[in-house]
Amino acid sequence: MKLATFNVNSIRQRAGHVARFLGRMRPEILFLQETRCTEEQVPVGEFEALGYTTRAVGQAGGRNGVAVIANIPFEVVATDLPGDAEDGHARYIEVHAAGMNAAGIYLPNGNSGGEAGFAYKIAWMERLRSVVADRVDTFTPFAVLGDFNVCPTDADLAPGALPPTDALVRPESRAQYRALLHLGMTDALRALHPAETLFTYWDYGAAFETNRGLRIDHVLLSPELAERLEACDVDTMPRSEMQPSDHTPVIATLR
DNA sequence: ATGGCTACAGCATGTAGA
Repeated sequence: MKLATFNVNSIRQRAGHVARFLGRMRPEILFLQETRCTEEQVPVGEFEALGYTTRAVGQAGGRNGVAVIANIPFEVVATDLPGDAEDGHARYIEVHAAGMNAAGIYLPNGNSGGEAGFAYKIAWMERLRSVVADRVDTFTPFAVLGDFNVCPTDADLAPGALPPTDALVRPESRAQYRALLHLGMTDALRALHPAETLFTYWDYGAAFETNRGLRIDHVLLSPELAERLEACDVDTMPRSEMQPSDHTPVIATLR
C-alpha cells in the first residue's frame, strides 16, 4: 500500500507530471495540494486512463485547492476541518479507504497578511490537532499527508534558506508540528531517514540545482499505521522535469 | 529576505507562494 503527497502548484499546469508519477510509482492513494482551480476544472482524463478516480475540493480565484486520486475504493468523509472559518479555503480532504482514514492537507503558509495571517496558520494547526487527537483517541488508523508549510527542525532546510522570522520556521509553527508528534503521530520520512538531508521543495531558479531546499511536505502516521511502515522516500523525478512544480512528491509504503 | 521565478485573474499590474 503506497500513500503519496504532491503539491503541484496548479493541477492544470501539472497534469502530465502527475500522470507520469502515477504511472511510474502506482500509489494507491495520492493527495494533491495547490490545485489552484475549481473542482470542475481539474483535468482528470489522464488519471482515469490509468485507472484512478479523482475527488477535488477547490475554490475560485486560483488559490489553494486539494484533491485525492486513488485506484482503490474510497469514500470522502470530510472536506474541511471542524471549526474552519466560512472563508472558503480549500485546504482539507479526508477519505476512508482500505480500513484507514487518510487526510490530505494544504496548511496555510502564514507569511502573508501580517500577524493576522500567521495567527490564521496557528489556529488552523490547532484545529488539525483536534482532529488528530480524535483519531488517535479512537484508535482509528490515520495518516495525514500534505504540504504542512513547516520545517520541523533546522535539519529540514538548507542553512540560511529562510530568515528565522519566516512562518515556516517560527517557534510557534514548530511547536504546533511537534504537538502532532506528541499525540502519537510518526514523521514517516524522518523515522526511516534520521540523519539524511532531505528536501521536498526548492524555490524556482537555481535552488534545485544547488540543492538549496526545504522539507515541508510530510507524511504523519498514527501508531497503527506506523507499525506497518516499510519505506518512505522523496521522489525528485517530477522536480527534475520541464516546467515542474516547486515541490516534489513524498511516498510512504505500508505493509 | 525576496521576488532575480511562477501562476492566476484579467488585461496592468497586484497578490501569493515559501
